Amino acid sequence: MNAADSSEDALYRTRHSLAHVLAQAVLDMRPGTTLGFGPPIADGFYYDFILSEPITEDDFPALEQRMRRILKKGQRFYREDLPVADAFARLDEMHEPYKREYAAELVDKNSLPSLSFYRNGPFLDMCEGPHVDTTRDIPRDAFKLRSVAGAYWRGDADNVMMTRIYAWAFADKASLDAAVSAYELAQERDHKKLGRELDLFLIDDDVGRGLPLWLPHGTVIRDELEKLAVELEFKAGYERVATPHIAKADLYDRTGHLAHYKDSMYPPMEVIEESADGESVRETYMLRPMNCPHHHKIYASRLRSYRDLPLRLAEYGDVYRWEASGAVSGLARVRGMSMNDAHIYCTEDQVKDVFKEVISQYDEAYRILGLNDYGIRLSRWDPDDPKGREKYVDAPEAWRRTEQIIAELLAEMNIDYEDAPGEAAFYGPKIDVQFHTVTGRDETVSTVQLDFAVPPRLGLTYVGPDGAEHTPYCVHRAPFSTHERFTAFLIEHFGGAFPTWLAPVQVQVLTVSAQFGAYAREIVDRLRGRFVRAELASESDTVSKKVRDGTTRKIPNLLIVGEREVADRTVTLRRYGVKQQTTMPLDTFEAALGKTIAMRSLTFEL
RNA sequence: GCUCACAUAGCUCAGUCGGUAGAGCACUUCCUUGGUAAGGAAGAGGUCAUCGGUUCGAAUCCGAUUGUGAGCACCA
Repeated sequence: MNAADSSEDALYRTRHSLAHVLAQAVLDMRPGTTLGFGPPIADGFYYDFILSEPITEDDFPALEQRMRRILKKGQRFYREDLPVADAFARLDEMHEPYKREYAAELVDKNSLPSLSFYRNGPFLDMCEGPHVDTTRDIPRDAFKLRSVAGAYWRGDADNVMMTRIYAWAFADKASLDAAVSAYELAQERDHKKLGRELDLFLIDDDVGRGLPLWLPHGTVIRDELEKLAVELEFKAGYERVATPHIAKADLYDRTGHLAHYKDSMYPPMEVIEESADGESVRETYMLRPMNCPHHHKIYASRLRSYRDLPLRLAEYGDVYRWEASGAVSGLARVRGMSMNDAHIYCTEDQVKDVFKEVISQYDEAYRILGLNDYGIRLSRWDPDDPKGREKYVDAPEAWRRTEQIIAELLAEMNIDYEDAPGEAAFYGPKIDVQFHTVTGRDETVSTVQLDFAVPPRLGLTYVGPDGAEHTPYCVHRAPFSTHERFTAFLIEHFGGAFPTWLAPVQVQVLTVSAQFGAYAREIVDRLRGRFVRAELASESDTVSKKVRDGTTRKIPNLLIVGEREVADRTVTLRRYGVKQQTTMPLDTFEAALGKTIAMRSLTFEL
């Protein structure tokens, strides 16, 4: 074990032991409380309780004080291994039904002969360890209770909801302070906050929860992303289609959406239509939760040959999903969204190449945006999931086969991935790209999915070289996710300071005094004539005020013009976040700006 | 959906013990034409989320509803 490992290990022990100290303090403060789990996590630890009396964040100072007192006491951690029967008896005696339930399962699954307990002071917990030697080994100023939240026992919504207390914990005070201030800084980049400050989007109760209204500045970002996506797709041979936002319920019955996805769909719309013979016919329409059925119908509209494959149909399609009320949040999780969708129909032999082609397009998109903090997840079905038949198409052999194809191609591409059973789409396995957001969450952004289930249900076929009909696979992909989630992610990634090509206002021209307005307006007109989003700052403010406003609005390029600039036909460029300014001929600036935008550069290309 | 918290002007927030609301920014008008992060003055702007209860009297106390936030579950 090297030094880094052992310090990691020490921190793990500290966090784990602090969890026990928290539990001891909570039991002391709220006698009769029942314990759940209390593990260390990335930046600290948590412990789950069923509290005899509620605890709120107002109780944190008192709780922390109790914890510090325990640390000061120097309680020694003792490990004790009990034969299974004794362990069960002890847990019964402790009135810890949840620990008892878990113990039984542990023993059952791993056929354990004994279970370990740790005791420190009056506190006893079934636990694998390891722990510190004594609570005096834990620094008293390097932890901080963070929040109280609900969490289901064993992460299952069918179970009881416990109260979870989260805490930060580090090796020393400096690390704790650094983590807390990093967290507070990240909160400043929250897309909901920046979205309001930068006038990007709006959510209005009269329209509905999770149904954002894109303001002019937000729409610029949306349009620029879409333009980029359309260009990348054009180069890769995608053909664009456009399809309606609703379809008859029967279509979703046939695709399997009603069987597996109904809870995520808005309820049906009933209408009365008149048939050809004058009869009234009830018809049911539904808002679409996915674009694929519509695209499948386009595929099915004519006889396809293997020579046509892969066939790539693309659409930035609007879809609607009835997301759980508690899940809806800003632009990151919405109920109406515009998806960077495409469906690639191909033969089984082509699947790997199609995936590889798609993944290389993802790389290209991420390179342009400067994104590199992400992990790859292979999302599979979970054969052990008792709810498997509700969640997934029941076709074990097809799952096995398609999951293997994806695992193989990931190996061939030397891509490390996290294996995630139970995260598949209902119609097939997928590769999810999990981005780490600056606000500390992991979020699925892009996805590539292999659909073996729906094409046969809708009778999609192609004629193979053998003259017989075969069923194609369908690869669903969405590198830019949805406009909503992707924009939320980018707002936080760039902290609202977008690169010039994406910025809602690319250039703002500020005059030193109104008498230079004619030159400033000439610059704005010239730039706008070249489709640059340029605007003139208010003429009645002071230069300082204009600089401040432009900076607060995170405009990437401020151009200052005064007497000198007018005389020399130059501009003084003040880049966002850059103190040093550059004065250059207007023509030079214009050419450099054109290049910066055309290349979608993250910096300014002089 | 679940647990907890929160809801005052467009935004950020004060509002003490229950006595019918205040600031800064933004907005409008006027003055100021100023070389790098807030020039000055005046004005307008509120059914204190909604509904109900307690009270002589509710932004304030209680309940319900709606919405928002954190987390869980679910997910692009």
